[in-house]
Formats: sequence, C-alpha cells, structure tokens
Amino acid sequence: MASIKPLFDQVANGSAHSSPSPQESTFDSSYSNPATPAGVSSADVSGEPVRKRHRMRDEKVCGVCGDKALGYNFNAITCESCKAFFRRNALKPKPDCLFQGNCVVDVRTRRFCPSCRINKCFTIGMKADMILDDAEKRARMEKVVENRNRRFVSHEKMEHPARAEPRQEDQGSSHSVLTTALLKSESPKEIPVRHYGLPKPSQARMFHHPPRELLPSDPQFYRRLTEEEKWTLNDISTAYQATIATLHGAEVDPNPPKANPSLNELINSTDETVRQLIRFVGKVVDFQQMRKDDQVSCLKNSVMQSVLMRSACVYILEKDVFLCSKGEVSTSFLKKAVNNASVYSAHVNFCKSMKSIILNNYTLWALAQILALFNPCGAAIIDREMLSTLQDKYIILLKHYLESEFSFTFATEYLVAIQDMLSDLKMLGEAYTTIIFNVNPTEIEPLLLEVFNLK
DNA sequence: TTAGCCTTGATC
DNA sequence: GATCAAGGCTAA
Repeated sequence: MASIKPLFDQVANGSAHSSPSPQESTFDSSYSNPATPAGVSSADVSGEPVRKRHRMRDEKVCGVCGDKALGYNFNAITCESCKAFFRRNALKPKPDCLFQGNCVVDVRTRRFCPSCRINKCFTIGMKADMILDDAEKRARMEKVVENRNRRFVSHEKMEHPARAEPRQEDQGSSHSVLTTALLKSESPKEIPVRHYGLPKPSQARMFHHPPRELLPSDPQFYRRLTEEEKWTLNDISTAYQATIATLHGAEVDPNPPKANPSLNELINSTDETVRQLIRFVGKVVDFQQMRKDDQVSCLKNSVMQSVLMRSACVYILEKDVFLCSKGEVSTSFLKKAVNNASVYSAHVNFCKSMKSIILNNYTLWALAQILALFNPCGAAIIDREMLSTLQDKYIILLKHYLESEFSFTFATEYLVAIQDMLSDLKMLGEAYTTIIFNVNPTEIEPLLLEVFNLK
C-alpha cells in the first residue's frame, strides 16, 4: 500500500525539500533536470557510485503526490499510481476542477481531483508524447510475440533435440516440427509420469489470444483452405454443434440439480453426454468408414476424454459453472462426488484452460473431439495403421484451420496450446478411470456400464 | 477507476 | 546481471 514514510524521513533529516507546501512541487533537483535522459538515475548524474543505486532508488519520492517512487515515468519521478494515472488520462480531454484549480495533491488526496492531479503531472515535466500510440504498442507486442516464439523454439531444441530437427523422411512433407510433436504426443513413452497422472500446474494455464489488431491484415499471411477441407470442417462443426445444442437450453430439465451428488449419480449424469457423443461420431464420415469393431474400441477408449471435453465445452469461464440441461451448475458439485481434491482441481483447471483457448469455436471443439477419438495406441484396436492415418489427417486439418483463421504468425501458439491441453486431458481421463473403477455397477446405467467398461 | 504488481525490451 | 521505464493485468 502507499506509504508516506519517505516524506517523514526527509523532513526529519532535512535532506529534501525545504518545507514545501502541498501545492508546490515536491520534486528534488533530479526531477527538474529536463536534460536527464530517461533511464539515467540521479545517482549517475550526481556522480554517486553505482553500488549506491539501489539505495537511491529506495529514497525517491513521487513528484506528484509524494508517495514512494521507484524511478522515472514519462520523464518525471513518480509513484506507480501516478504513472498509471498519467498513462490513462494524459491523452484524454482535461477534466475541470470543481474548486479553484489549486487542490492539494498528496497520497491521501490524489484521488479527489483528477484535474489538479493531471496538471501537477504536466507541471513536474511528465510528457504525454512518451505514451506509446497504437502503432508503437502494436510494434512492441509484435516484438514480445516474436521473442516468445524464439524462446519456445530454442527451449524445444534443448528439451527435445529429436523433435526440433526434422527427420530425413519428413523433409518435403507437410508435417512441421510442431505437427510431428503433436503426432508423437500420444506415444505412451512421452507421457510424463506425475502424481496420479495429473497435470502439474496448480493453476489453470490460461491462453491469451492475440488482440485482433495484431492479426496480419495481408491475406498472404493466411492459409487458403481447399474445398474439401472446407466441407470436412463444415460437416464436423455442424455435427458437433447439433449434438451440443441439446445442452444449451433446448430441453430444459425442470428438476433442479442435486447439490451433493454421489459418484454414481455423477457417472449416471453423463448418460446424455455419451449419447451425444455417439450421435456426433455417427455423423463423422471417416468414423463411419472404419471397421465396426474398431469403431466400438475407439469410442470406448476415448469416451472418458470425450465426456471431460464436453464438460469443458459447456463450462462458462466467467461464472465457473457448467451449463447443463438443468441450467447452470457450479463446479463445486464435482468436489463432493469425486472426493479427490487433485482430480477435482485438475478437472476445473482443464475446463478453464481449454475454454480459454477454444472459447465457443465449434470447429475447434469438433477437431479436438476427433483427435481424442482417433487414437492408434488405444486398447483392442485392430487396424492401427488406418487410425494413425486418420489421426494425421485431422492433425493437419487442425493446423491448416488455425493458419486460415489466425494467420501463419499465430497458428503455432494455438497449436502448441491445444497439444498441451490434449496431453492434460489424457492424464485427467486416466485419473477418472481409476476413480470410477470402484463404483457399484448395479447402480450405473447399462449404456455407461458398457462404454466405461464397468461390467 | 485506481493502484499495485508483473512482464518485457532496452540500456548500461 | 542489474536497472530502467514502458504496458498489461486485475483486485478492490
């Protein structure tokens, strides 16, 4: 919080301003030297040894309100709050003072009169032209993104040299390093072993979308999808939307949700979700063309992940609730039913992360669902090669879609985030499978007994 | 809206 | 590596 101690100290030892009235500027000689370039501390100017810099930094006082300052902001020494205040207000039309235009601006009163505060900012030499304009902000953000990508690539090279270097056989194919990484993400060897097999972060990894204005305006930065790709994307998106739509208020269940459901009740509540999943895969042409026994295996192998993914799809980030046929249900109901704090928090964090990336983009939800479905490593699969080929197809389709929507510049970030999310999903699915293994089968719906292998 | 903390690139 | 000075994020 703001502190007035530095002012008291200076008055006590007589080092600073000779009893300035609140109206007078309280800045010392180092503020008032307009020749002092930003970035050069008063210690440099006065010839103080460099080792004293930190001490000097602690002793600075805001020229506007007298609060503790860390250094120069917009050409004058100010505290964090006056810096933020100036940034927000310097370019806006000046407000009128409700009094005589000579209000006291100190730590206590600085909020009372924006007019006198902004005047004092200008008086002590703060410069509005040092606030970055939109073009400068944009350039700055582009540099941040560029560096992030560079750091990511070098990190990948250090952590996974084999992934970073394209293999001979990949040369000339449309598989990028990242695509290869995604392809390999299902390999059991590469799944990190963690406690309960759950994702490590205690907090959700929130994805920050690049601001609209940062997306390139030049069409050459976007992939043009083939007609076939467009049809496929349209088909799966429509199919997904149609099956998720039943949750979005079409069939409202008049009975309120139970506040503390048991684990059995929780499992049984997924019955409709599983039926939606079956309806969805029934509309995916590539799934229909698979041999029947592999269709069943694929469905069983991915059902837990699919249910979890659909819970994320109906998760409302702003309210921390699931939107189901009974209305909005707080995520806290999971806590009691699951009775496992790590699984519960991993589930909620997964929903937050996934929703922060995909938002309400049904094409991406559908693609993520299909990638969970087509897993050549799954149990009891007979034609693994075909499943691997289908997996390739949808990974590339996902990459192309991201490039068409978010540009070549930003597609990588999305792809990496989705890859991480699918890894987390796999581990969360395994944790849930362990938990539901011990339920009493007599209380579980027949369809769920079958798909969850609980018989 | 404010104010504090954080991240970042530039500079020394 | 330390420091400075921008903007971003977010609880209050």
